Amino acid sequence: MNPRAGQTKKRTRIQALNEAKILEAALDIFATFGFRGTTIDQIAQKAEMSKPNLLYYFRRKEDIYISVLERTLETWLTPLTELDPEGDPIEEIGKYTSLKLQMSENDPTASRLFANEILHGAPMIEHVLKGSLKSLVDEKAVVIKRWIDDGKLTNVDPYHLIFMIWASTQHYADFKIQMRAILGEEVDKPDYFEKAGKTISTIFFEGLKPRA
Amino acid sequence: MNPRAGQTKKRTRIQALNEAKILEAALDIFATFGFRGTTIDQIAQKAEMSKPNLLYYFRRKEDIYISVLERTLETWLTPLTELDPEGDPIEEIGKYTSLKLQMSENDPTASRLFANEILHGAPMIEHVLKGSLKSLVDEKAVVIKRWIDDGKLTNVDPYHLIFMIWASTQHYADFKIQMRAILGEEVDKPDYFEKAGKTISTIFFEGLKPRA
DNA sequence: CTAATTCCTGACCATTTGGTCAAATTAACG
DNA sequence: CGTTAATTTGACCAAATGGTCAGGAATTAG
Repeated sequence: MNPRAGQTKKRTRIQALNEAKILEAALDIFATFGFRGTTIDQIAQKAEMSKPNLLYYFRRKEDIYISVLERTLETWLTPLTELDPEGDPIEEIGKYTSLKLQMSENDPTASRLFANEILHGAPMIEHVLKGSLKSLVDEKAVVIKRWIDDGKLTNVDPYHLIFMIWASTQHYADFKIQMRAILGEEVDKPDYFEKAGKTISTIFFEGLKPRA
Repeated sequence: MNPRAGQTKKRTRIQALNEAKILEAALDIFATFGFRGTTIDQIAQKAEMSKPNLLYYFRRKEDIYISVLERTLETWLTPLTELDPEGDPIEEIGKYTSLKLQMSENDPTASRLFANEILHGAPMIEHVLKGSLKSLVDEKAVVIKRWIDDGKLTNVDPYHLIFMIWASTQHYADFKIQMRAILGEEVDKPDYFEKAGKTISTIFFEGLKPRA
């Protein structure tokens, strides 16, 4: 019987193995070439199996893509979940920002995958964006608003603040090629992201106007 | 004779007209679907001409793409050029940031076109990034460094500051779909970008830590 | 007006690519 | 071991797509 990822019937050893291999390979390829730019053959080759065999596990190219997206999305949203309303605002936002930057460093493919999907109109994950992502952001915006009302943060729009954190950190994954063109090999050295983190947090917390 | 864009021979009236029509249509399509995701037919249809006729003006799909990229690149880099070393640092950076944000509002396709190209490894414009873009950024980094040494700005890495400005502003073009999923129609109202600008400049200049 | 040149099109081609299928091979299980 | 079910593959197909070309239509030059 032709298996389908996510079906009810229990999966065999080989199914689990090959599905994992496929998804891992697909993440890389999709992140680099986008949905249309990716061919099934490319994924199959990277996953070390024949195209028909790959299609035995995922009937359509779109099925692989959606699986990869959903799988990555969860990891990607986790950090925001952990923004603690009871914690110190500056510390919480600092942790969140630094965690997002770390993710851009360690798993840039995930970031690029989303960037691609969203650039192209998010045809496959619009419902997730309007669903769980919106809920999560709405919830955290309230938390930030309270911090502001308590005088613990400068008065800024919580949503735009969140967007700006996303922008500043994900930029280091999505636009790394541009940065490398400007700064050269430096961007691949270990202290590059450290310097990025320092700059980002200085600006976010201190601002550019020198404090007396 | 088969015309080639950018040739030495003077171009006829019809050539100028049709090349413009093609490039305008192509910008839109390429920005939405990326290079591989775009078909010549799509561009031809949007430019209201037949595919063979389009190929009469641009021999290959790649030629159109490169033309569009080069054409847009110039506009895109201009604002940074105008960062005045003699001006007031806060004011200059404020003007630059606000100009970039305006461009994201008025011409998001241009931003998306680059984002796409860079995400996919910038195969067509790597030399521009390493050439004129790098020179320009290097030059302006020196200016910013001087401002910092003069105590007029908080001490941050000039390059990362520039990256952060790009990130924060271009995000409003590249990720608008995500923003719309979260905030709804609001993102299309005129005061949305105004609020974005206020948030961005408050964070850049004041920082999140409340000033006494 | 006439000839040369430019512009445009329908028909066509080769390649790529997503996807199918029957049959062969391998693993699982009693 | 032998039977059943799962896995794998080569061969194949149809559609999409980048690109060509011979010749007809329109434009321009003289």
